[in-house]
Amino acid sequence: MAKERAAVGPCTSWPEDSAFIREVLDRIGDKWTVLVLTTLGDRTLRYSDLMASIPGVSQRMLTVTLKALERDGLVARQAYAEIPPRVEYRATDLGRSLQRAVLQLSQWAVENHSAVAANRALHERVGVGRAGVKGAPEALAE
Amino acid sequence: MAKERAAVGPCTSWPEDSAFIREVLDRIGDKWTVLVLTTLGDRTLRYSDLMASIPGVSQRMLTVTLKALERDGLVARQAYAEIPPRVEYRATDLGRSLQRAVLQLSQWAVENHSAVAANRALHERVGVGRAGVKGAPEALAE
DNA sequence: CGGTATCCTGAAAGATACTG
DNA sequence: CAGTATCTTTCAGGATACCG
Repeated sequence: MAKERAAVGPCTSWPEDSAFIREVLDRIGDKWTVLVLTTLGDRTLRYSDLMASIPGVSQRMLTVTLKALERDGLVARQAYAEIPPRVEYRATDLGRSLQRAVLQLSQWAVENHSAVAANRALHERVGVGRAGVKGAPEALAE
Repeated sequence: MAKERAAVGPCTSWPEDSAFIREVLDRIGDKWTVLVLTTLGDRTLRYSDLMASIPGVSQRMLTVTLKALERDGLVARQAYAEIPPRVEYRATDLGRSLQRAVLQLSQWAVENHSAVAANRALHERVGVGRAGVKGAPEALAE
């Protein structure tokens, strides 16, 4: 009765979810979000701590990243009216749950980067010119 | 003996790993990689299947994405010298392991998008003007 | 059918300077 | 100390046209 498989379609997730996934990927895909989040860990750090702990980040990008994280409820900002000012950041429960999800990816990266590098090297050696059309299937490196 | 904690530093991963993590994030952070990978699933699909199954993707971006995935050994490409030509793609074992890691993130997205949306709405209502410095800590929404 | 080759634009992010 | 305000560069990705 039901059509076998109308238009192939994604298999692990539904179309209506992909928007949510895109949102998350847009956030963690940027250059600093994951670094800020993992640097934060379960600690409470000040702005200047984050600056010092994240090599290469500019004031602008750290601020932009923190604001985005705060907006999404992933980090909490606590400002104290002192002189000189003090502002502390920490991951919220939501933020820590994202940390854990990202950790899976980090572990994948650490475990598999050498395999990826090997495949890259392989593709450079065989080159685009060699990459091949054959009459019979050739077993590709896997 | 050991210094207590020299410069705060990341807590969940080591600096030397962050480069690998960035590589992965750069790949899956782009617009189409995850979509291609999850669409592929454990099936074997042709180029035109992927085009049809991924709404909005252009030939150029599909090709670019597939080439990058192939280069990294995440998908295998199989071309048949027929007329008209036929090219099939499938995720490698490495690619499927990445699918599983990404799945964690997808689940996080599905489970928590409403919480994120709520926090966003909250921050819009209180506005930048209200977001506040106080003498005593105010409990931020968490 | 399964791609390449160009051109072009908007958004991300680096550099730099200034401020409550 | 903890930001904001601009300016500039870079480049991912879309549009379009063509090819084996």
